[in-house]
Amino acid sequence: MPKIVDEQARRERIAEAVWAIASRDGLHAATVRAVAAECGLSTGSIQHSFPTQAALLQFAMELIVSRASERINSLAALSADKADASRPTTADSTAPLAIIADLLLQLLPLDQQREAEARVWAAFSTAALTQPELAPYARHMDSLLESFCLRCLQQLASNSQPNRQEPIEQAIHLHALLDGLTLQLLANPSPNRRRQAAQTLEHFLRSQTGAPAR
Amino acid sequence: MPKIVDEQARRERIAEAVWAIASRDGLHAATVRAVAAECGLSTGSIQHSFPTQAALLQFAMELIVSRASERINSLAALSADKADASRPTTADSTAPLAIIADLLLQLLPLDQQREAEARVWAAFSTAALTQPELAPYARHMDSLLESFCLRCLQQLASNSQPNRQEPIEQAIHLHALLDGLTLQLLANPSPNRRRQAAQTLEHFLRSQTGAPAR
DNA sequence: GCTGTTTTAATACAACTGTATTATATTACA
DNA sequence: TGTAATATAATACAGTTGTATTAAAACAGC
Repeated sequence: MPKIVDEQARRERIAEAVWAIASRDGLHAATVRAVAAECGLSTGSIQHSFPTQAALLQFAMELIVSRASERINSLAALSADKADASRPTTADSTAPLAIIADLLLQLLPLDQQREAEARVWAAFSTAALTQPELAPYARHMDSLLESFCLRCLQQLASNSQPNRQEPIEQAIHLHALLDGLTLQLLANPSPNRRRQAAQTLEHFLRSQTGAPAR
Repeated sequence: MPKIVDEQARRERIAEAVWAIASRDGLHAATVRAVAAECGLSTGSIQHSFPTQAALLQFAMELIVSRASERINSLAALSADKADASRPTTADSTAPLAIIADLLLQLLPLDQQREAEARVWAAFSTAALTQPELAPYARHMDSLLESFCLRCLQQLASNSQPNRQEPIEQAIHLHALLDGLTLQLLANPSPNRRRQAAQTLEHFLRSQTGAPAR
């Protein structure tokens, strides 16, 4: 008898409105009314899907992590395919390096869409520093990224000279590098900086394989 | 005839209250009333020193950059002294590396005070992403850090084997590494992570001097 | 179509915000 | 000490916030 609506899809649509506002104006601007206006609903509908604003923000952050997890997994699967495809033909270690580099470059805010995503993430992870209920999601994302870094580096290490650094240290280094480059690109998203950031990342990967520096 | 008060000192005291609140509860909690309570003044006194809240926040961020600039300069001066002192006695290149490493480690949130400072900085630089009037300060801080990184690396390069990377790229790398490690330590300030972060930084410096990896 | 349930909208309300206004207290100089 | 200029405090006010309440609308099954 009742009106039926896809509650999960509705919640995700609302969460995406939160993202849009957080990216454009900051998380503080994601008031219930602003979110409602952003996705063309009334505040009452928002309240129907989320009992409180805190629950809404928490869900929005949870969904980010979930989406990021999916994307990272699909990236990893994609890279495995490409690596398998390239290995029979070329025997040297440069092909996997280019593949891994392309992969990791997709985590940097080098275009408008990924810049918007990174801005959302910056807003949420800063909020997590002072809102304990959000902190677990930030830590989860951190560990996702770190294990992805580790996997990437292991694929590189499999055909390179003896390691100069423990794999875990390498992964921490790569992870920090990605985060730091992301921050810099958000503060200064000029084409120049984007090119430099990409070069920096590629150079790091090259140095980790023991390949010639330039 | 009037009551005279050190207006500049008063403004700095108020700005420091903003920092305390931003570090503890987030920048959104730095309301005029909260700031007044934090430094034991009335809202009227705050208004006397700052016409609007926006002016207050802008000054607080400006003061951070100014203080950071002073500290970086004093660190650089200190390092120059130590390097001069160590050069006549030891001829190898390891002494400067240790000095530079100690220097850069002081920029990471490895103790409670620097963690608080980093939290404040994270709050402000995130706010700068959506508040154009704050963005110049973030860029200024960025360029300060980057030129400091460059100077540090040049001191290392002066007695090392031929560079494997352009100095500017090296500096970008170091800068991103510092930012990224800082972020990770804020999200997860465990002793373990602190040790790993320090090791990562030291390893990077060693790799840039061409010194043996371990 | 009718009905009962659910979704949506509209409104209300108390708490909090930045800021303006007003009055009081404080102090340097005559 | 008296007074003028300033600093501080107290209060007021309009706007915004989250959320509770209420009424209207929409729709699945009969």
